[in-house]
Amino acid sequence: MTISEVSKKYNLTADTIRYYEKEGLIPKVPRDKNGIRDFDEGSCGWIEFIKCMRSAGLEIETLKQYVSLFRQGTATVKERKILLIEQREKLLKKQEDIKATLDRLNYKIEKYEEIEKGKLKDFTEKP
Amino acid sequence: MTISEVSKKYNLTADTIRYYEKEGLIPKVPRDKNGIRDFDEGSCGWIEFIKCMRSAGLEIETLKQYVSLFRQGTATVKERKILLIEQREKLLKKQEDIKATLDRLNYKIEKYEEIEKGKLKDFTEKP
DNA sequence: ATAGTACTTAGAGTCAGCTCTAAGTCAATA
DNA sequence: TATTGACTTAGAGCTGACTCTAAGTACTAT
Repeated sequence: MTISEVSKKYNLTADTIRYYEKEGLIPKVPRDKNGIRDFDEGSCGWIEFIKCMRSAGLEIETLKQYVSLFRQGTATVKERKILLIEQREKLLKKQEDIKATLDRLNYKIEKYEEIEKGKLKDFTEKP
Repeated sequence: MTISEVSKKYNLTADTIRYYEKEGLIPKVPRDKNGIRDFDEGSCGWIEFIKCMRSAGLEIETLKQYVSLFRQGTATVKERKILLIEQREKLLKKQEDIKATLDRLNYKIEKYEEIEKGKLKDFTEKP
């Protein structure tokens, strides 16, 4: 698979994929005799994984570290687990922030609806 | 309330608060005779609101727009509602991304636990 | 064989969102 | 009165995560 095919498949720019490889977020991608990347299943799996993690906001630096541990083999299982647990904590925190904000947005949207329907003519405006 | 008090209260740096005011994320803060900011309840309310929205990832530009509409009065209620609904959509999408990533992290953490306990000695490693 | 297209690299540029610096004002304390 | 410390400003600098540029190579189609 060429980079442009992978780019379409995962909806990432070729630049981003090259950047991820350069930074070590994904292991080195195999090349053909001309030095052109030829993505196999393994490479695609990594890209899919990184895309998922990035979509939730995990940092490049963290993912780089994870890949690095991964490549050092089973001896790093414990460390990897710790890293993933840390990231889970962060995501749980983020989830709560989003939940709180969604509650607030819902409340405000409802209020605005009431104003539009004329139910709340003298709404005291607050942020 | 001085900027440093507000800074402590909301755990934001004074620089960030000044930046928010300069950018128009919060309405102009009242000043004393020496030009020093004296935050009232209104200002604090805005800061709290912006902090909540930012914690969920709403963009500066979007919040700036919201504040601008807000300051134009009740004529902009409809537009404000549309803006907030858009942001709610974005947050719901983000929530899903995080949920998917959390599922994946939980699965991997569990696998790593099994390896540690010796249940899974020949774990085929994949990202 | 010439043009077009897809790839390659190193490195520069961009953007959001702060964060810091420098130079200055003012009020309170030693 | 001198200094300390909290504030002020404009604007420069930083970080993370891309995104783009320039210059070059290789295969394909006319």
